[in-house]
Amino acid sequence: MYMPEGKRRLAREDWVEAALAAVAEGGVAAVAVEPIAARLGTTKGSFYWHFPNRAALLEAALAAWEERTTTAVIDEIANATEDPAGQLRTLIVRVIEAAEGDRVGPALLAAAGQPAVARAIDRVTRARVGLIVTVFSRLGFPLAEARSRALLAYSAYLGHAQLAHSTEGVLPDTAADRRAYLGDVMSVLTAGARPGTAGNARTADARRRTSDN
Amino acid sequence: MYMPEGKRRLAREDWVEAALAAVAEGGVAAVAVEPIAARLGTTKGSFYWHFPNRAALLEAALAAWEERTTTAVIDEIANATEDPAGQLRTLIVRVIEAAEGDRVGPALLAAAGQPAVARAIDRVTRARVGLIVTVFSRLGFPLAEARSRALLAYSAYLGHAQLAHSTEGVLPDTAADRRAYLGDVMSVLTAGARPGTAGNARTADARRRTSDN
DNA sequence: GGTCAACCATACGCGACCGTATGGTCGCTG
DNA sequence: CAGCGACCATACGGTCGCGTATGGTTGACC
Repeated sequence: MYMPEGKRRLAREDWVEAALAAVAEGGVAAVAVEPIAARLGTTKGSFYWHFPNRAALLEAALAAWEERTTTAVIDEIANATEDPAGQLRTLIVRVIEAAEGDRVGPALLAAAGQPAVARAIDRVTRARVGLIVTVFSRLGFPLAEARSRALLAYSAYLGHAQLAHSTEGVLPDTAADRRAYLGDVMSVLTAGARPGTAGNARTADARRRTSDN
Repeated sequence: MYMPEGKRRLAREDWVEAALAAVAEGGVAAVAVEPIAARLGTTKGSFYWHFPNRAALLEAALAAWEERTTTAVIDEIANATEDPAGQLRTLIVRVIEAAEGDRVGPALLAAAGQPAVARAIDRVTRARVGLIVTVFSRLGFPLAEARSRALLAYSAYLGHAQLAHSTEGVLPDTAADRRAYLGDVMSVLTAGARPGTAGNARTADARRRTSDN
């Protein structure tokens, strides 16, 4: 739960942070002016100076979320100089870890009924799926299959995030088990890649696993 | 949107149906007594005769959802006499279709913060994952790998449902494309099954595709 | 140290929803 | 057809959140 330090006056950004925290904890419906004001130790008077209304706060929060969970990641991966198999692994590991610690995404998916939320989700989804298609293409899959696998991979990611947050104990819980599970997933998703382009993911994974920890 | 026919008096069950419809359209928060009463063409007076309070309605709706989306399906699949590959295909096709037409599941996942919702999700998740593990075992995978693949498959299912509801146009949209995509998914998820137990999913799929349509 | 803009507190009216109270109305059954 | 239990309508008080209005504070700068 976000809480600015000290007793200084608040900036627009403080409200955005608090709104994201509220989404994480209570869903989009929890983006409510008065409760958030209370949590920030202030009142509505402050809020309505920085924003015209509740919807504007939500919009700002969505934009912030979009920026930091997608735009930033895509820049990083798309420009990476690693080999494609390494890119995929980087992507998966980074993104799965992020998903497990972040409740905002699932909460937003839930509220896809609201137009503002739907628009943000739409943009993020297309950007992410596009990125994954690129990675699978670089791995040597023809475009049609890259698309299928990208959709499967992204679906799995979304579902994984849900599972991580909703049902304690279905996903493997020790660090070793998690790593092994990720390895299995990698190898299932990349099995059949054209050799010579990127090699077999399972062996690549095994190689890495012995050296980096 | 549920609406009982005629002007007859209402039963408890009518309220439960209407509540599920409300969840589908507006999320758990939309399970509100007065709006639902209005939609049913009645008033709170009726509601508070059938239920002690709002929470009881939610509980009843969750129970109904749990029963029809999980218990029933599991009975059907687990007792099927089909070969394992056919069971998996049946499961996937049936369940994916159901997921695309049903907004209740995603809406509930969103509200996993509420204890009552969390409990229902927990039970449903474990039951479903357990079923899928069984199917993969019958396909010839050793238990550990069956578990990994089941989790991957279930994650993919959850994510697929999200995608189907949130982002128009990312998933393939013609019937043929969808069938092809499902085939791809099947073959990725089952690749490497011990031969002789169930055969190769892709060829099984292709065989079927030529004959059933 | 006065001034002006940035920032915040308080009070108010409004609507949505919850749950209770109380008095109908319906329809079966004797 | 009287009566009783099932079912429903209406009115009420309470809470919570939105948005507006209006009048403080605060602090940089002259």
